[in-house]
Amino acid sequence: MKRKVTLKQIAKELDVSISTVSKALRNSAEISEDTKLKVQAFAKLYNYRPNNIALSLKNRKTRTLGVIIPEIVHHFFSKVIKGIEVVANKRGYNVIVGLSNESFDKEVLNMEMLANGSIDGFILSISKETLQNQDYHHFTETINQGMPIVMFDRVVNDIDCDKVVVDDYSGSINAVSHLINKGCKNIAIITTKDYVSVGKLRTQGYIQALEDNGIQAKPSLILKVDDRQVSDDNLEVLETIIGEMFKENPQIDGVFAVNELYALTAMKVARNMGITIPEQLQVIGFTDGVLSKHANPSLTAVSQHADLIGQTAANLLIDKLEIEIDDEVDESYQTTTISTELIERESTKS
Amino acid sequence: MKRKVTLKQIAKELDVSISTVSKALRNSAEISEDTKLKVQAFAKLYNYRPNNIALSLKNRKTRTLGVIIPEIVHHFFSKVIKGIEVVANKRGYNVIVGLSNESFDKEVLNMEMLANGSIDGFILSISKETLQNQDYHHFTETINQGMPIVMFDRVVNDIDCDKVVVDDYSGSINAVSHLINKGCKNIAIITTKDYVSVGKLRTQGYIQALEDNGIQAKPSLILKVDDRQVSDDNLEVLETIIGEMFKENPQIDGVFAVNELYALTAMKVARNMGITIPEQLQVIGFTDGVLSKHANPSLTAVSQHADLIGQTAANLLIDKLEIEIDDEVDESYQTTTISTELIERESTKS
DNA sequence: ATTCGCAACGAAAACGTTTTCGTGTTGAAA
DNA sequence: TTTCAACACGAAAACGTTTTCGTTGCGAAT
Repeated sequence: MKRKVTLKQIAKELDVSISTVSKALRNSAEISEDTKLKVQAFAKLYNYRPNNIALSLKNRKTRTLGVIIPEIVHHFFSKVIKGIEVVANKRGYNVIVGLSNESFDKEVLNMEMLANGSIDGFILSISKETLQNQDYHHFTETINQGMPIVMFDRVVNDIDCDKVVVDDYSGSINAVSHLINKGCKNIAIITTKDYVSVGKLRTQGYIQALEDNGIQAKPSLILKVDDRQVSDDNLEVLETIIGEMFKENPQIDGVFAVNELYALTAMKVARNMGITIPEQLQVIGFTDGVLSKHANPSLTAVSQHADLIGQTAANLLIDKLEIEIDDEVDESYQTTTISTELIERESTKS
Repeated sequence: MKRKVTLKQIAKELDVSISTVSKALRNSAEISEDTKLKVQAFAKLYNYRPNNIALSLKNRKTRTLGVIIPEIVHHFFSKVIKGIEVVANKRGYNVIVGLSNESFDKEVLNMEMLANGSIDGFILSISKETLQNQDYHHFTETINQGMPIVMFDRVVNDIDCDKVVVDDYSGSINAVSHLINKGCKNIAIITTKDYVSVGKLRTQGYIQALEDNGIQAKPSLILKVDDRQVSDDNLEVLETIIGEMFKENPQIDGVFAVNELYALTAMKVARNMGITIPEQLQVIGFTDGVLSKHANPSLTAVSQHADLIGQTAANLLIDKLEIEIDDEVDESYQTTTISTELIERESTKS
């Protein structure tokens, strides 16, 4: 077993000083050609690579980004990570991933674990519990210590940092308008409780789109699901309440769901009730994931361009990191909005 | 902005030496109670946390695992990562993720980027290109440098390291036997080219199950898809060749697909040809992802317990890291097999 | 009065780099 | 012969820890 070779070992072996080796490898003009060649050849032979940790300590930069997300087994988040990874890699950064699992404590713990020198900055999406608690001290403290944060998707206005968001509002307006254009007269929305910012925005977009078309939103057609009761493994509750809404409001001819799962569940319930899609009922879901594409019928969806969100966030963070010379924190923050795109499939009329 | 406080600053502030501060914080008996209390109070006030990088350099351990996977936007891999994360977190480790994107070069690059001190060991699944090239020098070199590797799912026998694999062979036997038990007489398999080890094993399991039941495998019913031509965005080719197989072999009454996508595509093609599922055709897919559960009809699938794979791999790696005292490499390697489970759903008869 | 032991603390090395600043040697100019 | 610049290299500090090994001062034992 050959351990990794260090400058010190090379120096000893070639009978020169550590400084000489370091300079020779960096092609410094201070060192004679002879010595350079000798050192470089030796380093190549023993496959010398500078130790990242030592470099990090010296430069007080790790060239590593910390990413904290609520969940990784999720098409949207994994796509964001991929976007981050691609950009980070291209720009010479590594990515450490931490999962909050939608828990406030784990979010705080994860951030503390990484903030002590392991990373240069954070990219994160806030956990549901944190959003409910409205306790953001860990974000402000991190920022106060000079560590930049970029938030994406689930953001909060109270915090001064760069943000990358989806235009949930206008995306929803587009989707609902599309349903109206395709002839829907009674459109229901399946959404989440308001503390999830994106759910709230999407609901507002839904209402606005109706109003724009001279339709009054009816409370009976707004289904706010408590997503603490509904998980991927427990869809019966969801099916039941959707079924009830359909029964009590047989005039429903369009459904706008704020995520894939709600949309697919609505289609399933409708199918079981003998309602045909898209003839009798048209459905659109927010979030374009694998389910939408491969559902039967396939689901018309509002694509969020998750990979672009990740890329944008990573570029924002790295830009900020590399601009900050001499510990001068750049105090200007920007919010980038990534526009959505309606992908038409079989669940709406063509 | 308060920068992170260091031992040196505390020492200066309290007019003691750095060593005294360090010992006081670690509750050393060498230090008087008075000094300890003074130092600890000050540290708490200024929220002192030891710098991870400095610790890593000193201890020559980073308490960080490197994970290299071919793709993250993939239910199986993201679930494995989640399993790794949970265990790593519980045992005080961080996780750096690198994506090979199925490319040999990116796999090598990513590993080199991390192997220079950033991490203590690797957990990885080999990229398709590497499997084709059969060039494994980067693995052996890493191991030779004393950095342990744990491979999962896509492994290769040539390399001496711990491995976590799925029992692809017996899982496939189970699945195909199930089809036979449910009355299938002519079972087709949709699989990948043989260089992907798991595809090969699953195909072998299929053949074995047929033989066990006195059935001779027919080449015309073995469809080997070139997955370089088929992506999530380009399923037409796949649909065409599956359709051709169905037309040329109308006696087919069962399909075993080595992944979800192939299974769903087979169901789609069948549906378009007016074949009913599960009455006329029963389908089972390997890999239990979101698609299987939410497909219509939902897909009977062979679950791989991806999270368990991740947990097992992480535990194996950390065990090895923490056993290796005094640079003594533990040369005993084990291969853990995670058994599969058949999840019955609507695509097979009950 | 001398020695001993102990309590409490500090100096310094080490981890692996980079970089600044010094230092010795050489050859040429004065 | 002296002076001086240029050249080639080394020593040391710094990044933030931990830990080993001194080094004090002091009360007690001899």
